[in-house]
Amino acid sequence: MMEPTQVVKALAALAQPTRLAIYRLLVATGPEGLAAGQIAETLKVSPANMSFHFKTLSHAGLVESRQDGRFVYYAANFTVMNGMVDYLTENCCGGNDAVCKTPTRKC
Amino acid sequence: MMEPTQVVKALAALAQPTRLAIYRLLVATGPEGLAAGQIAETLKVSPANMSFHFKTLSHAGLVESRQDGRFVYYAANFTVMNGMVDYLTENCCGGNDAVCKTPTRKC
DNA sequence: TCAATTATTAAACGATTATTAAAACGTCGT
DNA sequence: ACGACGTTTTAATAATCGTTTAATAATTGA
Repeated sequence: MMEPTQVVKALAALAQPTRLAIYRLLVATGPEGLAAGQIAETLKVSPANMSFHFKTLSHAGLVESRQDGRFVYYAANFTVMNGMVDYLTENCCGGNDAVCKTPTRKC
Repeated sequence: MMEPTQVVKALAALAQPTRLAIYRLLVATGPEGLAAGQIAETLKVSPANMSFHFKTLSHAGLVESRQDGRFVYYAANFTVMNGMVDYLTENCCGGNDAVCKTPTRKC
């Protein structure tokens, strides 16, 4: 189970329109990731602002980066995403599934 | 699918240690909820501070309240919780489940 | 109605955050 | 080594957030 402080950090990182958009784009993209500039162009964000938000997402463990030539590729960390969700729903309704009657989730 | 602004609001509401603890307590409790004072005592939070955080959680749609005599009972809204999770994981890995290889979730 | 209990509101302070513009850093092709 | 490109850092500003204290509302029982 994740540490509460890490969960708070991850939630705070996603609680911002630009970062949420970045993250969703990376989640939909998958492990191969996208170059910083591609994301900046897609979301119409300045490079400086982009770096600022990447740093927050990285520090929260939600994304990881790898350098490829002049490009820096960012990709979502799915382990942390799922850890965050599990933390939120832990012991939901005291463990009585029937109460929540919500569908199961893929990914 | 939830609106981005509502998702941001919900994430921001949970991105705070006290509110995250409140919310988890309510998620584990289930629909019957808990009285404000009970939660304040359990989490060692002042009543004023408690009200402040309840307001944030309510405004984000994450909890709902009902008055019973002098007590106000708060309960988690599971629909919003699941909507938030679905928003984050939408079209994960371009819809290719195998890539994320994460377990499905109950609740 | 009075006093006690439960919860909310309002004002004030310090701390954190998002954005912009400018400068700096690394990498590549020539 | 040089210039161009992609990205990051720094500094400065305005805006937002969490906590405390004190005052206010609403409900109950004597």
